[in-house]
Amino acid sequence: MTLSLYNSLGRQKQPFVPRVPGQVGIYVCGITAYDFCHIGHARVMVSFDVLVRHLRASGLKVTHVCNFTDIDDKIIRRAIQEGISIEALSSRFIDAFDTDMAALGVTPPDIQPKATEHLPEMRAMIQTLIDKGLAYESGGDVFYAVDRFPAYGLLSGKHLDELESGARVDVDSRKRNPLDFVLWKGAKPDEPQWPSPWGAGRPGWHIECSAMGVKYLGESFDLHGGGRDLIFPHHENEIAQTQGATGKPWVTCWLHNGFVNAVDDAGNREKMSKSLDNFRTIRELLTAWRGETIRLFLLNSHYRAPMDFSLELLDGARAGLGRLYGALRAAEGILGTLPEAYPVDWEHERQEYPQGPGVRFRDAMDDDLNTPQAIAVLFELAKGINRLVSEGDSPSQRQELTRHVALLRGLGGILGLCGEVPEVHFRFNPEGGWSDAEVEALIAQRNEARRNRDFQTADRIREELTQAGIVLEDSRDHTIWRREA
RNA sequence: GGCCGGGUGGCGAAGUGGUCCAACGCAGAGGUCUGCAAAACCUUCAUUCGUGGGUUCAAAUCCCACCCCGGCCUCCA
Repeated sequence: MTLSLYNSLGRQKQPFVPRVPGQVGIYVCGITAYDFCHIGHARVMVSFDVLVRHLRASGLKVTHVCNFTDIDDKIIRRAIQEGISIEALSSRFIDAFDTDMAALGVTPPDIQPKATEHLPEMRAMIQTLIDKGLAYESGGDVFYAVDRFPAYGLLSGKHLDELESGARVDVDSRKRNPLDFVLWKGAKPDEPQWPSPWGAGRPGWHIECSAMGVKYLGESFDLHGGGRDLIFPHHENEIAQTQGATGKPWVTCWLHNGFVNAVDDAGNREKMSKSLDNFRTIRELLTAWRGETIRLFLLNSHYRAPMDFSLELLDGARAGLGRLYGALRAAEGILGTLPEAYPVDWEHERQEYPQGPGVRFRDAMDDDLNTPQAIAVLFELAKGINRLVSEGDSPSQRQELTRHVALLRGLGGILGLCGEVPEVHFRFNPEGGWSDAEVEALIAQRNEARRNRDFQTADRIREELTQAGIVLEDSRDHTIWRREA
């Protein structure tokens, strides 16, 4: 089986064939840097991170580009509110983004271009569009003439005439067609501005992705992703701009992930978004849950399906992740150390274990990134590990165990899961409760009491620890523990 | 109004014509193990897949109609 992906352009799954054999270019629309990121942003970044990991694991050389919008109305407004420069504001949130993504285990994109660093490329593309008669100057702004681009509406399935009749678009007398969108905005006093042939101003939002996509990935490339809400008008406009300028088909396959809904106490749900003020920032959640837990939660739904968010659901993900790490920890107890996460040898897996976990995982991922099914394979491996652990430690069992663990870590790595030291997972300390040392001191006391067969004291200490969210597991010769709060 | 995604067990979530297909996880129940626990293992937990019709030897899976949730059509991941 080879990878097939659902292409928003055409609305169907289709086999993915790289334009250049062995190589893939992917552009993902990043964030506008004016606030902290929420789960919805996390979902985009984690989803496409997994796609990139899977492409690489499949042997492809991937160039992953993800931009930052660091100039726009919201940034300007927020910077004025806070009395700081737009650079100061955007760089603060770009740093925050990078920190949050690292916590979620997102591999940094190869290139993270910023809009303000690509003014020449944007101006050049706008000029080309003007020269070709696809854009026009009007009242200090430059607009794209949508009715000059026949394919306009193809991606989003919209028809120009219908759009116009139901238009909620601002009436702007400078536009020839209400749907024309701005490529260059004439300068307003006290706003950041750059010189241009059409007067000082700043770029419109859509042009940056066209210009930077072309610059880093070429006039035609394979994959372009983002949230569903970007299909119209953002991606529609990107296509109009880029193909209008180059005259070539731009992106082969458009990928869009579903929304994260916020659910309120009454059970009502709505799309999580900044304007609705119903979002949870990633960093807020990271105080109580490990990034990997959030990651498992996100990946346990298919990337295109809508999903609900609630804190209770994160607890479920934590328990599930605990099961995976529980198996790894048990294996560590037998093997001494955990085997390295080796890159999975698919050919070997398919030959030796045609129905095995490796093959089933790969097939699930190849089917439009069916991560829930892939995760199910991880859990099957965990069960296998637990069984082997309970069966003893003969050389052949150890060998089998080693293989299982290596596979769990290797496959997990494609999802960005199971790569941590088990103790780090189990000892994650959410709100600065008791320190590890305090916990271990109490455990030592308790074990002393147990040696004296003073079970009353031992149980009292355990009860204390339980109250503090610490769960103990006694084995033959030592006690291990974890935080469960 | 146009277009799009979704409605599967107590919860989350795969599956999109027939093969242990109703996976997997969480929660629950019983058992084994344990000083007691915990973890793990074993067993159990939807004759049923929004509703009503239809097609078929066979449907959660295809067709029609309808209901509900969410979204896009303006900035939005």
